[in-house]
Amino acid sequence: MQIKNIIEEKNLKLTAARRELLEIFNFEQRPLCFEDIKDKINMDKATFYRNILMFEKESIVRGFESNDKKRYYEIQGSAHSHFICNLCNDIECLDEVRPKKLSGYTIVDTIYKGICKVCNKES
Amino acid sequence: MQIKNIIEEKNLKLTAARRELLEIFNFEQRPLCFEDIKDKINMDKATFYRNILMFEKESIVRGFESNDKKRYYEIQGSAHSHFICNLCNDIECLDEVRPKKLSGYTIVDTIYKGICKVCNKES
DNA sequence: AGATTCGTGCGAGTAAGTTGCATTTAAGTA
DNA sequence: TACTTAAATGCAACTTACTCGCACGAATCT
Ligand SMILES: [Mn+2]
Ligand SMILES: [Mn+2]
Ligand SMILES: [Zn+2]
Ligand SMILES: [Zn+2]
Repeated sequence: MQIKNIIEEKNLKLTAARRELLEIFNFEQRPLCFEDIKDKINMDKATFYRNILMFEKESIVRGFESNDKKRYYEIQGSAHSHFICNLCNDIECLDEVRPKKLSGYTIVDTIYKGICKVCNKES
Repeated sequence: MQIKNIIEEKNLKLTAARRELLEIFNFEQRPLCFEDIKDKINMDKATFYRNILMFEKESIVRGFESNDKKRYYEIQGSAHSHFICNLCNDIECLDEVRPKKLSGYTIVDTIYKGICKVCNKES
């Protein structure tokens, strides 16, 4: 979907900062934190976090905390779970669609933590 | 298991601080962060975090990051997964034993995020 | 007792994220 | 196209969950 459409669909102003952010998240299609992209973007960190907050509220991106105390954000696409390595802190998107059900709960995200393929081989 | 045994099994010194921590974690049997217990314990936060680090290294407790940017620690018992509510930040232990397998990966922990029973009723 | 080792308290430092405020800008209206 | 205004931005100060260096203290060994 076009970035312009994403923004207009939610009745948000299309600013340079928002376009920049959505272009990166749309291209990368993986979870990124502020540190990952701060050198590629042309805005203050306050602007980054305020826009991300808005994107999360509007369900344009989704975020989660990783082991490194940073929050990672990813554009909303098809539902999938994530694997976070306890050793190298790498985050992987798993293609698995989670049919997991828990009565009374709404499961939005599933995160597996453990040791990734690379780190498993090295040990 | 007795606290004294847990410590001696790992060849650690049983200090007052360590006994205090393990007594609380053993009694509570749920994930706790520093803030949760700081008023119940008699040690500096540096001592708390240094001992927790040791406990994690020795697989006496296990920790994970929650939505509130705090790390929660829980004594190692039977394997189970956790649910973290995106609205009230409550953490629940799920009795489910994870049968989940992923080739090449070692899954140590599973965290579900979403909306808990209480918050689901309120909305 | 003296020496070595490990644990602890204290205070300062770190870093991700947040907030208040003055200024700028997108976008609707004339 | 100029005018208007609410919303977005940059900057700097702030918050907070840890982390680290260091001096002191307690246990253990000889
Ligand atoms: Mn993903
Ligand atoms: Mn638990
Ligand atoms: Zn890894
Ligand atoms: Zn809840």
